[in-house]
Amino acid sequence: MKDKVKRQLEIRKIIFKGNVQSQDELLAVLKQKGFDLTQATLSRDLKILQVAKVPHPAKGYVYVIPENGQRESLKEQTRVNYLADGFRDLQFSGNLAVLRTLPGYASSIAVVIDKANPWEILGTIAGDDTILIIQREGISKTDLTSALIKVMPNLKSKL
Amino acid sequence: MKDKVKRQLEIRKIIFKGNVQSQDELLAVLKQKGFDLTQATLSRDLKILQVAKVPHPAKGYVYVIPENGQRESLKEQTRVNYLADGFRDLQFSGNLAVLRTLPGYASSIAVVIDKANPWEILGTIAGDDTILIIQREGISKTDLTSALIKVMPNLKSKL
DNA sequence: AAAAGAAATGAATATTTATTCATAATGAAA
DNA sequence: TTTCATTATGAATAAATATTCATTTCTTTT
Repeated sequence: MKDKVKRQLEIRKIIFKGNVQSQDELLAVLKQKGFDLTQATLSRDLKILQVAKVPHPAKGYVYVIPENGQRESLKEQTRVNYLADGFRDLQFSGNLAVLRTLPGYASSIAVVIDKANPWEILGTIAGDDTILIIQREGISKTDLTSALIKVMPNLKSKL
Repeated sequence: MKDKVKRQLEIRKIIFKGNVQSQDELLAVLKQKGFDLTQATLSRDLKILQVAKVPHPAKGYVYVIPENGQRESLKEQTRVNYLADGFRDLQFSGNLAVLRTLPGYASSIAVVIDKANPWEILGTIAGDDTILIIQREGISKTDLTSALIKVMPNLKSKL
């Protein structure tokens, strides 16, 4: 248990230096340092540490520890996409759009929209399963729709 | 030649939505959209686009387009360094660390730490002039210290 | 301390991804 | 247009990585 953490710390350190191209290579380095493990375990460690293998123009491939920013935006993206599951339908009336959701979803989705703050949308008001979207003047249904998709890509398949 | 670019653009779009777990999956989507290619070509495209496969806590693995900007982080850095002025001292007890600050500074500093979300730190609890830091198991004092310095470089001179 | 449960791991293997090697398509130069 | 070079691609394969299944090693509970 303790060993595992120590090993993973070492893995991070090694990768941080940015010169690892494959698990086998990393494995060799670790063995040198006295850690005894197999590729299977290493693969699992890398998964836990969220280490990514990314193509590098010069070096072929490089392992990297994801930046916090990336990790955050990944998490956020997942969350947003997950939220889109709550979507029911979208209807229009004048410069208003009404987005209906599964019960309870409305306010979370509205928050996402508000945060993204698309130019096409002046504001939203959310109840439990309904969001009222006030569109900017002159915006077409299509404009609004694509604005929403931009915020929640998953919506695309549902519109 | 033209086709290749169009295809790669489409690949980016698809990946951006964040729901691709393997090349085969991506391949299927592309075929649906009328692109006709093999996994070999796709692999090469992904290399060119520098698309990375990163472990994702919930989904297993996800493909991502690397982040563009470091930009932003400069302004933030200044603010963070200014905050570091509020630092008083740092002490340890087991897997806990106690960071003391000038009155009023604790929560802002804690926010910075939480946002950076260093791997070494499981979480923080902040009062007015004290932050309790819960370390990950197996982390040494030195490890934690350097993690903090990474978050707030200015601390270095005070530790 | 024994038993039960959970976590960690390796060996073998399945799966996935990168590359090699041959061929075809594209384009430039004569 | 023909020739030569470059680029793109697929089929097959090599290489790399993830997972399954069995076993062992800790933890916790009784």
